[in-house]
Amino acid sequence: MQMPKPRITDVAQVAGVSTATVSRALTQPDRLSEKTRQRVFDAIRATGYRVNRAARNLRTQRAGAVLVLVPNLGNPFFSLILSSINDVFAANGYSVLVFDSQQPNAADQVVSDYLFNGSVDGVITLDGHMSPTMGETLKNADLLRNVVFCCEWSDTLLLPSIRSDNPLGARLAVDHLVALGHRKIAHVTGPSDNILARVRRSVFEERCTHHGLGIAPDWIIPGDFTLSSGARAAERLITLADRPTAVFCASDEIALSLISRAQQAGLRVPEDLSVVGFDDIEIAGHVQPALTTIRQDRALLGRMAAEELLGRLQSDPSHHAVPISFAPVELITRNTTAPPPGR
Amino acid sequence: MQMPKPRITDVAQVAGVSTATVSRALTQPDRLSEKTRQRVFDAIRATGYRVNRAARNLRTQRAGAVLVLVPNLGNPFFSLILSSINDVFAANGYSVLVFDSQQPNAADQVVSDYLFNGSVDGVITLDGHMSPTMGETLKNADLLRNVVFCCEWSDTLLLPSIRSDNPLGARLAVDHLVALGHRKIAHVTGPSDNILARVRRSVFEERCTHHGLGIAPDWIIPGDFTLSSGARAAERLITLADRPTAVFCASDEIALSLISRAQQAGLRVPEDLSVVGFDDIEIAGHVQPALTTIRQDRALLGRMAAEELLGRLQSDPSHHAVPISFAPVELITRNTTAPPPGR
DNA sequence: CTGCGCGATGTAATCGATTACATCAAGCGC
DNA sequence: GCGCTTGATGTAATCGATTACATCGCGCAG
Repeated sequence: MQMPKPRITDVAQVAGVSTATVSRALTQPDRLSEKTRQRVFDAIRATGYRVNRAARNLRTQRAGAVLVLVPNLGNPFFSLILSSINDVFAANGYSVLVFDSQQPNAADQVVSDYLFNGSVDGVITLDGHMSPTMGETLKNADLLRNVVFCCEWSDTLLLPSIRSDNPLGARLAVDHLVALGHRKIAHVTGPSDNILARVRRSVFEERCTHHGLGIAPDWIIPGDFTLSSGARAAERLITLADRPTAVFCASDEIALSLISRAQQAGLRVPEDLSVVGFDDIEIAGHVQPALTTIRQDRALLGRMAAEELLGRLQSDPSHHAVPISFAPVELITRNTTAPPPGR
Repeated sequence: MQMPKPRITDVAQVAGVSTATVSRALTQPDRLSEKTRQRVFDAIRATGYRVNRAARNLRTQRAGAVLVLVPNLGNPFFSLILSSINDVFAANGYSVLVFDSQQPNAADQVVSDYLFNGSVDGVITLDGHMSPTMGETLKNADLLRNVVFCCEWSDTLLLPSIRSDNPLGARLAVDHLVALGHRKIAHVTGPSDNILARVRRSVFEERCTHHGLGIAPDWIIPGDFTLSSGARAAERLITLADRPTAVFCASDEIALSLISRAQQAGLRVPEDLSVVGFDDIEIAGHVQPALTTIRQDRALLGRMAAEELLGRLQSDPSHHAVPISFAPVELITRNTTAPPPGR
């Protein structure tokens, strides 16, 4: 019933040329005479030929694919980044593989698997967890030059990294609350082993100190970026004897569910409690009250990372610079922040 | 500086066996004697060997990869599905490619590209748009048997399909509102060319008729599943002279932003307006008031689709059944629905 | 007219695995 | 002891493209 797939020799036969010519028509069309080029393309159309990727990849020692490592595919923060990474690579003839790096050590394992066996030419990892020993292994095989961090990064492993200006973001958030008159500010953190969480927290503390604010230990509430951790944080916040009048959340998801839970408990936002998020996910502007937050340009982050990797894949291997690029962040003032009660 | 990647011959040399034996150690270990198998594995460890995927794929005529076509990667509804698809395939040694099928016709093009050139063994498409002519083309190459629809599907192209019980979902939503006493119910639709949108809308109309409710033309408000379309729908709803007391939204994103916009305009939810969504995305339970909605089991949908495709990839080609599986849906009653005002 | 250079095209080696088939040794029944 | 089966392993063809090198023909300078 079904025809066998046409191969390059079939096309060559139909066009009356050699396989070398067909191959050249595909990869370097200007090296052929107008006439034969036409004949080859006609033959390709006639036969319905598609180049076999595995064969091409084997011969050229390239995969034409990249891997994107996502800490949590279910998190809407990442989806838009993924989408713009996808756009850039699709436009350049690359396929995009994704992998969810939920389980610990998966990141390491997956990256090295895919790179070593040649499934992909490069990796963009949105997950900053990569062990130095893995980095060493990759470097020894000269595979490290095709790994780019996006959003997150590793302190111990020096690699190109595209990231938002997190310190600025945290500073904008805290300063905004201080400017409104808040003196008692809480912070709900991300996971303690997460680099973004650490940076945001340390800048939070630094700015509070800078403004002469005390930080009760209770006011640093551990979270993990997720909705449910935001709800839990709200429950702790509510019960505090000396309750903060504002809270800076390490992610929008934390902020949104914290608000919801706080409202359930009878607190009014922003009258009783001001809340600032981080990320500006799409829903943030579509709830009541609309969330004041720090915008990260996710599309830009994805695009920059993709272009950085693309450049490395195409440039000559001696290119050894390790750039760190910062994407701008911006305070988006909406309706979850106001002066503290009694002012 | 860097060693060349070890090949199978290197392993063979170290182990003192032939390449055939090494290959067998990897793919059918029980065909080797205990002793040689050990020797081979030792050699593999010693050399740091990884099989070259391109070579294996070329020889075996398989890709060890599948493609997932996502209508909109930025939409959180899809991310969890993607995640569970990823889990199933990762556990079975397959890679997962994703492609965002935003632009029209991309679906067709991408699916046929990837299948024809052997980049992937199969496709799960979350996008129901596939032209019958493309289906024909694929069928002629016997590639159609490795395509599975998930969530969405095509009316004109008979393919295995994993989907939620959408008619039931829509029925539960409408009946719930009717049971609360609503007689004037609006519906915000998805895109008119979307199969889910069409089903949900038609069941909505059917149930309204069944309950003897009139539907003013104004009460069917076009949307496209997105947040911004929900806000637009709210604006239209607000201005209606004969305003419905309840609205059934084709997606949670529509519902959430509709609520937000309606609240901004001074309407209270659920006192003045009841709202039911569809999907039960994670945030739905983490806003105030929490969204009443129809839950789709996204993880299950993804898993079922992945397992269906996996089965087809592994089963013998004579397997020609075209199953349609329905995942259960469930009404999640939260706080955006109540009896109509004045009751 | 000769020879050289150059552009267009063909020939055949090559990428790195898998696997059909060949070979070999050991075990077994008679 | 012989022939046959069976299990373990080796030899070499093969998958389908790319590309280094060879070849060919043509135009042009000398």
